[in-house]
Amino acid sequence: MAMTVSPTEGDSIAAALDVIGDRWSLLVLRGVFRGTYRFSDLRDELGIASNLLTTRLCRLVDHGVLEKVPYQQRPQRFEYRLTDAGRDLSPVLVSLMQWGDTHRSDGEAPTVLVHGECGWPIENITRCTTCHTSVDATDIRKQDARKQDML
Amino acid sequence: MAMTVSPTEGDSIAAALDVIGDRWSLLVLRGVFRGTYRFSDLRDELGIASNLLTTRLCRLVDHGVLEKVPYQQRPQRFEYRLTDAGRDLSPVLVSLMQWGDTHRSDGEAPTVLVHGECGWPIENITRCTTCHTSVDATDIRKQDARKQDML
DNA sequence: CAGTATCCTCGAGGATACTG
DNA sequence: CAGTATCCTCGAGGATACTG
Repeated sequence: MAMTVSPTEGDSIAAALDVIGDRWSLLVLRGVFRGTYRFSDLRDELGIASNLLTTRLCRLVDHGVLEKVPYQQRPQRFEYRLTDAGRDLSPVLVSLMQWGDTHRSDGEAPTVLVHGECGWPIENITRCTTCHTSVDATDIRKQDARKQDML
Repeated sequence: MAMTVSPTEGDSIAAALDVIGDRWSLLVLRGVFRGTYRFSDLRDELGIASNLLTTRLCRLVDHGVLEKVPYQQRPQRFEYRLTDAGRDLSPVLVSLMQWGDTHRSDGEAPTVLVHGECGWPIENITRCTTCHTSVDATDIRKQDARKQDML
């Protein structure tokens, strides 16, 4: 029985990349995470062409990671805010940043992110929900899969 | 005093995207994480054109996330294995997968990754190194930065 | 200010044939 | 098997001028 199969069928990573896997989307999102919500501010901060910024923002809104929130009437103006789904991308940004800091920093001081509430550094870890130990990449398996089937 | 500034200067996320921010590199890496180490296996599994796979593998080796390991002489053949830097990309893949599972799954059962040692599910979290509580994206700050400066 | 409208370029991606 | 060599296409990205 034939099924309609999308290119990203059963592939969460490819599906995620379909949303934020281009050259700009993740950088636009990082801008919003940093607190830049408006078109011209994002454009100036990122140095992205305005037509490209338009298409990225539309796509991100369409995919439900950003939403337009009016901040002024007459003329009506919107800013772009993270949705819950957008906020859930935070681990992706944090892990990418930590990797870049560790392996691409060229001796520069790494970015230190801190927990706003208590001011101490944060870290992104993959851990076991039960034994709570940090899990190494080589010790991750798919449930009910053979040894080498992971991710 | 003028300095030579690369486009990704002081920007770990852009620097990381420079290595794995194209359409294929991360999927190639996922293949290797899954245990597919050889050229033709990766090509068949991913459906990538062979010339593209060649350039991706070379780039990933050049950037130090994969390394060639001989597995046969006469003719000499190599497989591609993760370096430590490559293995450190695991949180990026895990967080992307979890996001895709949560927000792009279309009702499909999410991929469950388990800790090989004990068999229980794993999770990727961002937490405070001190109070060890899970930190929400909206409560992340850059050290010594104003409220809205994060990531 | 927040876009839209045009036009252009270049290179990533892809198909395919070939090779030690 | 693990690539290399060619050739091609298309669209992402970019520059720029314009607009309500």
